[in-house]
Order: sequence, then structure tokens, then C-alpha cells
Amino acid sequence: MGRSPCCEKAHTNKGAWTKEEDDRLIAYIRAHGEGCWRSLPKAAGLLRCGKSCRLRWINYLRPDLKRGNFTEEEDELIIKLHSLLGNKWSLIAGRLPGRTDNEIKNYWNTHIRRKLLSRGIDPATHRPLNDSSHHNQLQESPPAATISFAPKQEEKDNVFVEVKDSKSPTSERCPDLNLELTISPPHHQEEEEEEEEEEGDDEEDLKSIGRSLCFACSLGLQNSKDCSCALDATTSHANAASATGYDFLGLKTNPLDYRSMQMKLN
DNA sequence: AACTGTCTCAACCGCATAGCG
DNA sequence: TCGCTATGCGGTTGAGACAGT
Repeated sequence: MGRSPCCEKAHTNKGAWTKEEDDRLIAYIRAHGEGCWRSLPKAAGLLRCGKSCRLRWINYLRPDLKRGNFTEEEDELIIKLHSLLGNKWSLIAGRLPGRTDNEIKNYWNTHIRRKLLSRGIDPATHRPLNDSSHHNQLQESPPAATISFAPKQEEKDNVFVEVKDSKSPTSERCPDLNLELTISPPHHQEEEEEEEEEEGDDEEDLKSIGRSLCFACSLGLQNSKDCSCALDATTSHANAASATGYDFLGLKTNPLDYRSMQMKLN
């Protein structure tokens, strides 16, 4: 037995939305706000399931959507974020105000994938296509654990961003994406990659995380009494702040800021 | 003009998980 | 603690637009 359907399919419309349906949905959300998607269709007089309403609103009707071509800067940001986060489209969308996860996912699949391939880069792994030394990592989702991206030329003398993700194909300790950022001096990426190919188990992941932050800090509890960072308190806590996403990629915003956006309804 | 192949993107589907009683 | 429901997410599909022949 499968799970029961999310709605009474016999009495719901499917497919493209009509102008009238859009108007009804917009009018209802303006009056009552988002939420209660299950009951919304009935209340709004729509013959749609709640999921469909939610998707239509989020991906198409929301007033804060940009709805234009992606800029070159957005392209590059998406590529960087994808190399760090993998196919976590909603997290990526959280970094691109006015863009939806669906839009970015489509754009990735239709444009950016091709762009990377034309550059000779595997869009799944963000490594050179002919880089056979990493063939074991050729998979649909990029290796989300311990990903580093090389700084651009002009960034090489600056800090180097390294991401530790405890949810990865090789370590499934935590059910939620838990990005832990550390900032360290520039180092030799090649060396580290070789080292990690040999390690590759949870214990080693934990060790490498522990080098930068204590457990409390890695959870974002940098003011906790449990903090036991051996490192200089100031710098380690600055790192912890970056781990919680305050300055992720220099954007200084909350990773999920779009979710907390106030609806700007007229 | 008609046909065919390709591309794009809105929408759907199913699963995971948070929240609640 | 358990079971159920609602919501969110990522993968996939398919209709329509467009380009090429």
C-alpha cells in the first residue's frame, strides 16, 4: 500500500494554471498570508491541491521574484555554491534573492551544465573532465564532504574557504545539511585531496573538523560553556561565526534569508 | 507550409522530515 | 514514544516554443 494521496485527485485541476486561478491564489494570499496549503485551495475556491498552490506561489506568483535572465555574476555564484552544496537547490536559492530553487535547478540543467562541459569541467564533480585520478568520485551529486574551491587568481593571497559537510555520501552522521566553514591560510589543494582519498572515513572527517573547532562551536554554540576550543578564542569564534553562515562567501546574509523575507504585498 | 528534432521551464510526483496530538 | 498529517525538497516529466530541414 502506498501512502494516501495528498489531495482528492478526482476533484482537482492539473497542468498549467489559468489567469483566473492565479488571480484567486494571489487574492487569497494577500488577504490571509501564506501557509495552511492543505486547506488553502478550498478556502480560495481553487480546484487544485495544496502542493500545487504552494508551488505556483513560490515559483511564479511571489512578488519578490526577479524573473529575468541570470547575470554572469549569478552564474558564477551558482557554480560556486553548487560546488560547495551539491544539488541543494533550496540552499543555493537562499543565496540568490528573487530566484527560486526550481528556477535555479532548471537553469543549471539547461545552461550551466553545458557551460561547464564546454570549459572541460565535469558539472557533477567540478573537476576537469579528463581527470581520471578522481574517477571514483564521478557521480551525480558532487562530493559534498570536505569540499574546497580554489581561489581565483586575485584571491590567492587572501583567505581560503573550506567547507566541511557532515552530510555526505561518505558520512551520514547527521540527517541535516550541516555546513561547517573554516577559514585557513592558502594551502596546497592537491596535497589535501590526496590525503583525503586515503582517509575517507567518518573518524577522519571528525578529526579534521576537530582541528578547527570544538564540538560546541561546530554546532554554532560558540558562546556555550561547553566550548572547549584549544585555539585562540577570538579567531576560533570568528571562524565559528563564519560557520554559521554570517559571512558565507562574503555575502553576509543568513543562508535561509529568503524564507524569512517579509512579503511585500501591495 | 509542413514536418521533425531539440530546448526550455512550469508543474507534478514521491520521499523525507518536522510538527503535533 | 508513536503514529499521523502537512510541508518542503529534489528528481522527473511533458507541453509548448523554437530552430532546422
